[in-house]
Amino acid sequence: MFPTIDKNETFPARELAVGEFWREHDIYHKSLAAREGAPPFVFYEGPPTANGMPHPGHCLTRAIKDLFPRYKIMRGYRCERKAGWDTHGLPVEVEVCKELGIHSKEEIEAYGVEPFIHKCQQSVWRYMQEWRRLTERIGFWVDLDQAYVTYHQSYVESVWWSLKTLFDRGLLYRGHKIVWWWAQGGTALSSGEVGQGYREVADPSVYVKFPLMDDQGVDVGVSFLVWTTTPWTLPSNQFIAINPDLHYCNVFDEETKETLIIASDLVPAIESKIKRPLKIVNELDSDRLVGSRYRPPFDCYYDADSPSEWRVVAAEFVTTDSGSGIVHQAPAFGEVDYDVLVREQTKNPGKSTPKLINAVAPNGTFTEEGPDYCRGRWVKDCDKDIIRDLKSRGLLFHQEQYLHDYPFCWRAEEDPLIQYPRESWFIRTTEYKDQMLANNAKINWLPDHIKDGRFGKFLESNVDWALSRERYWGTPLPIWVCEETGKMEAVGSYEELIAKPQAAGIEVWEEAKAQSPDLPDDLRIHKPYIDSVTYESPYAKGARMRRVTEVIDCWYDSGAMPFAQWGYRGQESGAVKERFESQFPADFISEALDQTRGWFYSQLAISTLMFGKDESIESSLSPVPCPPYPHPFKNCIVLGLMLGEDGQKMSKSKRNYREPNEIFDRYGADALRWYLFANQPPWTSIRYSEDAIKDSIPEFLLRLWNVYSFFTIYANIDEFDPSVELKVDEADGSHKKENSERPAQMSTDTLSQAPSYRPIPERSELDRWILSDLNAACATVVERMDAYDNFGACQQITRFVDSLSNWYVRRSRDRFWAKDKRSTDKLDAYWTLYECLLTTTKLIAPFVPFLAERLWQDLAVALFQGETSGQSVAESVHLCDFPEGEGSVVDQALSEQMDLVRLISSLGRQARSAAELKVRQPLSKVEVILADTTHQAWLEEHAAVIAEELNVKTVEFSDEPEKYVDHEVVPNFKLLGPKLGKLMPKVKGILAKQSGSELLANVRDNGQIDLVVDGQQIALTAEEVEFRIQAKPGWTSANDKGVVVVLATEITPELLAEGWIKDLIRVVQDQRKEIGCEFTDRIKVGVVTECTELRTAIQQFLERIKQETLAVEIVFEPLVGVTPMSTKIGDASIELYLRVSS
RNA sequence: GGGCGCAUAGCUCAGUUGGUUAGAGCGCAGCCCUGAUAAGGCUGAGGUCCCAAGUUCGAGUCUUGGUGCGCCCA
Repeated sequence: MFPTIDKNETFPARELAVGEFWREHDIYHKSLAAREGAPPFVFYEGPPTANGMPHPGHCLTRAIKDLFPRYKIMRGYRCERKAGWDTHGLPVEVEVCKELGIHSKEEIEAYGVEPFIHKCQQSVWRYMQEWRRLTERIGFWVDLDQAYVTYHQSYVESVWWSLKTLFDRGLLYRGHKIVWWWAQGGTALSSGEVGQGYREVADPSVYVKFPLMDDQGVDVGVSFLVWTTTPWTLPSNQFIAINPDLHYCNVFDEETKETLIIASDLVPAIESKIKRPLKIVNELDSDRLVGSRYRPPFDCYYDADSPSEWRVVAAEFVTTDSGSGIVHQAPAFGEVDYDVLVREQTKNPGKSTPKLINAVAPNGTFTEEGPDYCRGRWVKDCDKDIIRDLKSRGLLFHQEQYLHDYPFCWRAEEDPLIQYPRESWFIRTTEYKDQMLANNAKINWLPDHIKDGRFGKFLESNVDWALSRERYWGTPLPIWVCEETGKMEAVGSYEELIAKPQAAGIEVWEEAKAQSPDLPDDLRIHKPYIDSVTYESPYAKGARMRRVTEVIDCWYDSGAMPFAQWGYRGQESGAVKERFESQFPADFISEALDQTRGWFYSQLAISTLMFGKDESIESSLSPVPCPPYPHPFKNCIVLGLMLGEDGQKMSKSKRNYREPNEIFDRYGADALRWYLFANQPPWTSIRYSEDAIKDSIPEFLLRLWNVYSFFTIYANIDEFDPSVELKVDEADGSHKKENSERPAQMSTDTLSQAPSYRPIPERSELDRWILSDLNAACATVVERMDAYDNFGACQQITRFVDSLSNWYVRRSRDRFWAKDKRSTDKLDAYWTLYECLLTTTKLIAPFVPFLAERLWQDLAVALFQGETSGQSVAESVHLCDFPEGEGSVVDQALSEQMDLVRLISSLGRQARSAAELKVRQPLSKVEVILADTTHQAWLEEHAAVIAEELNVKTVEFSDEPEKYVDHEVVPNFKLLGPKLGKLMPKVKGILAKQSGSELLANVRDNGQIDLVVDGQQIALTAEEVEFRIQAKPGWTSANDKGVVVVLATEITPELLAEGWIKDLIRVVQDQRKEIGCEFTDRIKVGVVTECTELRTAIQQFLERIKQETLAVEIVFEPLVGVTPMSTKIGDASIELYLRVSS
């Protein structure tokens, strides 16, 4: 017996039970064990941060990460899934600061770095339970208990090892770089962080006069007109830049009687700004301007003897898009400005080399070196005073407001960022740009435009990775500096550190641990403890080596996970090395689009630098044999972003989405998964749509469930039990066993051992058809999934389940209702449907794992439990092999034929609907006209099916189609286009004008159509034209895809009577249900009516009514003690009495 | 300002190398079926495939230029 179905049980409730089953029986690990020794399929989990609540967008990531590993493991690969957590970084610090109600670095220091770090470590796990719950509830099989954690000592040390390797290869360097600086927070922001904070603001835009001087330093009465939007950087001016490719000229301002130098192209723009004309005096030689001296507006740093500063430099980046074509350069506050300084420094080595000028302190206020009225004030607040000052000294030419996008701190939204020079650590990624590009070219990106588009473009504009962060909670940068000489060393592990000569300071950690024994040991390698560890300098006697203060960008942490997840530190041998090498590179990763510059880049960069092919690296420094490209991942699905229900970014405060937990409780994880997998390719950005999730249930889950439910109801009634069917007949002695040692997966080779299981070719067409469709669907699903196309795979599955439900089961119903429980046809039907359900169960297992498991348990496991048949069945569907589709079962012709039957039925119904002839009313005949008669003979043999579907007595395939249809001849554009070219429209016109029937006859007789177009002889073969048919008006008909169905609409008295009987049967069936009959109950029926014709008809069809309604007796009088129901059959009123027969 | 992507029915989305009737689901309307019943089926209405120009015998699809939106970068 199959388990009976509890109709009140919900999908979510079933899922919870399945989840429990998986946990209890440890199915995930069993699925790995079953693939011991199998080829690996390597998956990397991009570590989420458990520092915030998961939302529906995370569900997509976690679902897709589950889908492919589940699929691959069923396909015979071994796919380990190690979970991971991203735990470091500014977001964690910000979270803790919020909690503590503090903001700046000063406040953190005042609070104490040590307790602050403890808080960070605790805060990391704040939403851990939610994340675990989401992960398990959505059915993401991943090893949470063996998760890698980026703050763990082994992880940090692995990162250290890689940094040491890069340092020793000269790829990790300290530089001076202009960074986006959050002055209030005292830290630089990564480009990603900066990008989040752009806002449109109005800033002052000023045009300032910089007087030109001769070589002796004497003003010549002409000024450069210089444009800037950051007046506060003017005191730190060091150069002005022009573009020698542009033209410059002297212009005379009549009003002020001044001569100014401006780019010629910009004169009109400036004239319109100041609303008065300027007189062009003469063109200037741009090249001769370069190197000329000027007087800067502030003399804070001015040194008339400097050979290179306060001179005009040439720069390509100067454009005529805005301003004056002459750009103020303050190298301290702009990246391109800084590059100019570096260039000038290179040109002027030695004593006279220009030094970086900077009148601003790290906290964003002017230093003592700035103008007196600015000192100690926030720079942006000084803009007005600086402008006033310039005006009073007659240096201001023009001033206005300028609207542009400017970055603010992404967490402290009121704080504008400034560009500011900081000492910072960099990874020399630019040196590996070409290798990264070569590597990228070999990665299979989905969608593929990421490769040369977003990601490729990003790589091409690669700049060195700014690695260091002047923060607290992160992987400490493992560089120790000699306090005496400034020489540096990288340290590769904690062990290595404390083994250094005269290492000291470890006791700081030990004391803290003694005081609070609960402190996780991993903290010993973090700030502030690690900062206190010093050792003897090998470079200067008596000097100590001290660690630099910075931590590193947490993107480096996550990008290092391919090796750091195993704690790999270049081990020459052993388990760790084996783990790493066997799990590198990844076959598959997937994250959302926002990771392009995040995890996708950090992984690729680190991997290419560490393990890429590079002849210049000594082999001892290249820790693993260079893997073949691509690495560290071969296939990457870049997921679209999920927006909220209103199309806006998902936001808690807007409440434009539902908590994942609520989705699971209402609709279930499978409904959500199916919605995510089956509705669009995964890289489409979608709106969260509750209705679409809900729709997965009737559209797919419930439809399949109903088929399953139908099957078990009748299998139980008929006592069709595969475990009994498969029971080996002892007397027979033919004790068959599966060859494999694995438990049975209930595929064809197992099922076919049952004596009642007939070979497929011997079964009815319907059975062969659905099994053909099933196997074709399997093959396509495999093909699509191997190409990482879950959407295409799901479409196949949907199509198949529709065929199964809306054609196979519907068409087979009376086979299941047949009396003889053991008839060959009935057993065939059961075996066919059973096999379809089992295979579908496996087919859907990666997509909707909960439903699949439940079906498997009920359809397979439950039957064989406690059986002594010698059969053992796979404990879980997820331990089965994925069905690949058996080619020999696929019958292409049969599929086409059945499609035609379905099309004809559909057209017939359409015609009926147009003529308002309900299906219950029998009609005498339909005529079918086919444009393509390939399958006509077959269809004629199967006319009964069509007759039944359309409730007609006969189906005829008209031999005089001209009666019903017009032929239209259309050129086959695809074939004729290249051949005819410009003649095409004319040929089309000629064909349309001629009689279709004649042309058809032409083709039949001569095999071709001869035309004369523009005096040219043209012969069209049968293939080069397409005959379309169109129903002639005047008939009740419908046509589509070369098929016309014509309905005979005359209703004879016989047909009418039969229609009544159909109506009556339906009413009786309704009433059966009304009084709560079991499916097998026999009934007694009483019909009371005035209408003699109806009574006659009932007499006439008595046996049929009895059979279909399981009635033992039908009488024309009331049944005693039964409440009748009143209804109408045709025009006749009847009283219907019905009761269960004793 | 630059890069990338998107724009198709009321809504959510498909649409293969360009080929002549542009599809699905939901929603809406009408009908049917119900011995699968939190069901199921059929039919209909609903489209300037964002706009413009171009390439082509032929453009939802290719090119260019706009417009709008999103993401990334400045």
